Amino acid sequence: MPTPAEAEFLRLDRQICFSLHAASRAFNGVYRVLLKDLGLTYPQYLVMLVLWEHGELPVKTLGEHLRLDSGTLSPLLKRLEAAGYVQRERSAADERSVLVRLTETGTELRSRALRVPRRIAGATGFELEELRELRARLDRLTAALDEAARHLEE
Amino acid sequence: MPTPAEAEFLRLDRQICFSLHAASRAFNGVYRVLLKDLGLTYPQYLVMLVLWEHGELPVKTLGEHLRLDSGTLSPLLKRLEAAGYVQRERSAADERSVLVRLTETGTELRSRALRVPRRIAGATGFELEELRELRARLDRLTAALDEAARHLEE
DNA sequence: CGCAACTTAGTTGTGCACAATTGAATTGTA
DNA sequence: TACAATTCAATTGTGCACAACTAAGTTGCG
Repeated sequence: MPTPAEAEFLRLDRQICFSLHAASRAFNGVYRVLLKDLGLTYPQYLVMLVLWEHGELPVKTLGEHLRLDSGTLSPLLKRLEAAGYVQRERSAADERSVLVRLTETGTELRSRALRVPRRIAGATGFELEELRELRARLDRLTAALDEAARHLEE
Repeated sequence: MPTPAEAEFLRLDRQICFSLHAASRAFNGVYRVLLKDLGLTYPQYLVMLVLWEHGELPVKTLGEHLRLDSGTLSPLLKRLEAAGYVQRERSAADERSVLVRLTETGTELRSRALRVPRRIAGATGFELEELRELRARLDRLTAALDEAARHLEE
């Protein structure tokens, strides 16, 4: 009794999407260990990276960089504010917008974060070039999936 | 003033881990659309895949297949039970263990899930061979990261 | 100028991920 | 057999992701 093609897909498929899911959580696990000293979670670290690079930003722009919406960012930024790393202030120029900026403590945190990336890269056991290629492939995958999701919703 | 090497890493690193994070969420988005009809979330779908393949399993074993712990699975399985797709019953042979099995409704759901994988594979725009290769690479990445996390914690 | 449409952030609710703890039951060992 | 160690699930608490909705403010058009 041969396994039907669709059922075979069902198994293969689980392994593909599942691998991505697992890799994402595995990354998270390593970051959790490395960021504990800094008092940051991985998504909080991403926010800090963007702020270290770009300085003061409205929440909207921050979300565009990270592909996160305000429902995720609002409470996250409140926690970063409570930790003393950022300040939030409604823009004077456009009162719809809330500006996020680093505090002095938050700015200083950067120097302690500098050692994280190399340790992460080391943890993967991948060469830089291989990481670069993987990233390119994942970005292409993400773009295709986003496109597909848009079409499917209509 | 040249950018220090560590700072350069800081940017590159963000893009690598970030790509993975984004791809995982993008997959989630497509699954959300495709699974809405079945009344399943993506992690619930994973649980159903394992049950369709292996039949009745203790929660512990289910978690090993999916790399999820009981803190995640317990409430998830309660929701699947409330939806009428699974039953939970404490094992008679070993009363520490709770067995999860499909209900008739849950078993029948499989036929409606059969079309999902092909649509997902299509949404990626990747050839089957490319998906296979990506999966292998991600699995290797996950193994390395898990290994690193174990060492770092000590 | 005034109002409708839009933009933006916040809030609320659901669900997943995971750490830490609890409690119950089994197993191994003296 | 009795008890200590282990196993396992559940619970609790924190944080992220996202959808749906609210509220407030701005912009653009008539």
